Amino acid sequence: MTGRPKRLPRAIREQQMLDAAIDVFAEHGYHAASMNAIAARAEISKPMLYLYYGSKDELFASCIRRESTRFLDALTGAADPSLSPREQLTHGIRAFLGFVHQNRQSWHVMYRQAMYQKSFADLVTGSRERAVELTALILRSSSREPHSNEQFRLMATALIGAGEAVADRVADGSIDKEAAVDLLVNLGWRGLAGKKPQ
Amino acid sequence: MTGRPKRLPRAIREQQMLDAAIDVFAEHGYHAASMNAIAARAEISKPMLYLYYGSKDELFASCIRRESTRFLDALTGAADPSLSPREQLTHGIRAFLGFVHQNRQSWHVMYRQAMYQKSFADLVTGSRERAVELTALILRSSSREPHSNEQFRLMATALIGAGEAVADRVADGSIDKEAAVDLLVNLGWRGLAGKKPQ
Amino acid sequence: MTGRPKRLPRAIREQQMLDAAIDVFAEHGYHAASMNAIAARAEISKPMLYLYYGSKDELFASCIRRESTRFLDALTGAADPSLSPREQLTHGIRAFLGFVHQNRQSWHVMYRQAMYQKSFADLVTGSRERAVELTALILRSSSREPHSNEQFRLMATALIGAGEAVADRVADGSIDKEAAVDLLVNLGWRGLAGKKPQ
Amino acid sequence: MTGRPKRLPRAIREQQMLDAAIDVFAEHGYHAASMNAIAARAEISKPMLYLYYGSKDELFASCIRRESTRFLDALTGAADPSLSPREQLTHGIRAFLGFVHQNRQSWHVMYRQAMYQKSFADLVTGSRERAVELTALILRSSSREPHSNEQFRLMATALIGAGEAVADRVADGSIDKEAAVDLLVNLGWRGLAGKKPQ
DNA sequence: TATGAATGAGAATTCATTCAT
DNA sequence: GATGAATGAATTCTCATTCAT
Repeated sequence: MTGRPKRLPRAIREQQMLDAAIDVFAEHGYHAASMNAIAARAEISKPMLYLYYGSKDELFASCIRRESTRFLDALTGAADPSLSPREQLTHGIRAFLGFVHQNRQSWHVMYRQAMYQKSFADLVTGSRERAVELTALILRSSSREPHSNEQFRLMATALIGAGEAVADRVADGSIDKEAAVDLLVNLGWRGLAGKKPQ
Repeated sequence: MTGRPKRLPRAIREQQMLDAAIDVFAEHGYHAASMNAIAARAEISKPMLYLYYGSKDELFASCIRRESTRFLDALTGAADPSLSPREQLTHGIRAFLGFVHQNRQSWHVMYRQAMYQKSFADLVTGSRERAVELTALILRSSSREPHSNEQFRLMATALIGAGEAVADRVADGSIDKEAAVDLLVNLGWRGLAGKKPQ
Repeated sequence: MTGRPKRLPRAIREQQMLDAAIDVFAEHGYHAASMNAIAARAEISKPMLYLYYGSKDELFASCIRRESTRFLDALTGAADPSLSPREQLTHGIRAFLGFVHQNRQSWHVMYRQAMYQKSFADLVTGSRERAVELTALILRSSSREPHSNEQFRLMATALIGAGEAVADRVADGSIDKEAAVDLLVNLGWRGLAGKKPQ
Repeated sequence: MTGRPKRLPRAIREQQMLDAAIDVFAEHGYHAASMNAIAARAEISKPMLYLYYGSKDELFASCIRRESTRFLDALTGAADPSLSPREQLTHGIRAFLGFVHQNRQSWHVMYRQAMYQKSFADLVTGSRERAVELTALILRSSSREPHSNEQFRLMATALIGAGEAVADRVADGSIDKEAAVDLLVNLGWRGLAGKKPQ
């Protein structure tokens, strides 16, 4: 049907498999996604999956790793130290939502699936932690008022949470990306910058 | 082990089962939680689970329903129309985080598990939708500046997202409840009330 | 719902249960019929079924016994030694098909279900054996030609088989009862009476 | 027990499985036959059954299909247009009873089990319907007397029923095959050909 | 390199059957 | 006499995983 088995170089096979895996994981969720289905979608045999990734867990972890990297690359590419802080924020948020918009499945697999799947939470938490740190940093550097580090981290956590919720809506197409960028920038800038303790 | 099977009236057994189910679902997630494990935790036999709930799906749905009700009751109990809007907000948020703090598992099962489990999302989405609506309403009623309804809903979505993220941290004990209340009140009050478009 | 449990005398309860059981067995077949369903249809509790009949097997056997008796009574009632052999045959066949026609479920449970259900075949085989014997007897008494007993029994077997097949059609309503009586009488009378060996 | 799992090509395994399945279905009946038992008899693991046949239903249907084909082949092989009608009838009946005699289990599974098992009746009814049609045709073509088509079909139904009943006895060894052939030929030829309406 | 063939282990679900009241 | 409550034991079916080629 599909023709002779093609001898593909390792790197390409790997991508092909991860593509298929992400597809299927995003569609059915980690548990309901069967190795059978993934192999079929990748148009290879199951033993190949095991040869390359060893186990379902490892395969899922690899998906997360690849997508996290792609994600971070997208964000990093948007950073430009020569801009004003506010513009940096804007660019960062636009890059974030842009990625989510164009990679709905990544977002689903990487974040939402992984985050609430005990054994994989750590893999995501890392990236997220960094995002929170970074946000806290920006907040502090542009805040007119003095807060403890702990307070800035808390604000950052809330902001990131807002961002994730909005990203969900961008991913499912129920809200417009640019409107979302706008909102989040304002939320980050005006809302938090001025917070002062009671 | 536990002694002979005790004849309990239906109502009590039902609660016992739901307690056990929530425990196990929270611990392992919907898929990885086996009916076996739940029956064992409830110290009853599997057929009882099926006699009372019919299927794993129905059991999970019943968990969500019971906890959602408890949750809404907690929020409703905190409402007091005689207070100032800001105090109402404060009370509401404190009730919300208070519930999450004292019912970590509920939060996990109700929200995080259910929300990203295709077949159950609807059950949660309802409550959440209402929360967003309500928040949007409050925002509009106390906003000094004019925005479209759509914009208020968007802000509300972000705010609720922030609240959920913070709730996660409250649930896992990594941040202090009162500090979180403070932050969210400010975020809701100061941050969004003053938002204006570019 | 159904009102208080009525204390019914044993005999009536038994009929009520058998009626329900035959209904359910006829509808779903022996295996697929659950004691639950039977109890529900009889509007009594499962323990009652067990109190009266001890086991599903016994219950099924009881169904067969009751219906076999009713069946034989119907046939016996049709016998009239003062008639000519041919008229006796006609009456017997008419009684048989009449019973099947008015008791489709009995026919199904008694014959078709039981006959091919290993453990119950014996219960049916008895009645059938007698029918074959009787038929063989009639054949011999009215045959113009000499055959061995074995041959008469064989003919009777075939005849009874034809009768059963026709009865199936009468039961499912796909053929008319009187036409079927006609056919079988002729088959018995003309067809077999004249058979002679090569 | 049997030694290591042998890698057999698909086609062979398929036959092996069907053989085992027919055995077990014939022995216990459709419902009481467990996939476990079938797998054990075939000396393979349960998942193989499901890999090849998908479900118990499908497996049973496959049994019926294979045996029906073998059965029809046997009958078809016996047809010879150059013979006289009566000889054709004789050959056909002999082929039929020959098959039943040598394939008791087939007969059991194909006909008696399937026919009274709601979901599978259709699979058998087809073949049977054709047999009835064919018989009706032969009856008409050789009848000296005029009847309606409906009457011929009715006669054919009875005849086929007789044949099936006799086949049951041939299958269980309680009567002799050649005697049975004789009887049925006569029944078909003499008995029915001459029937006339009242 | 690549895979068709195979399975151990465990999932959800259902049933006939029995106590304790 | 009658039943609500309870279960042990199967049953069908699926899945991640591994050989043998």
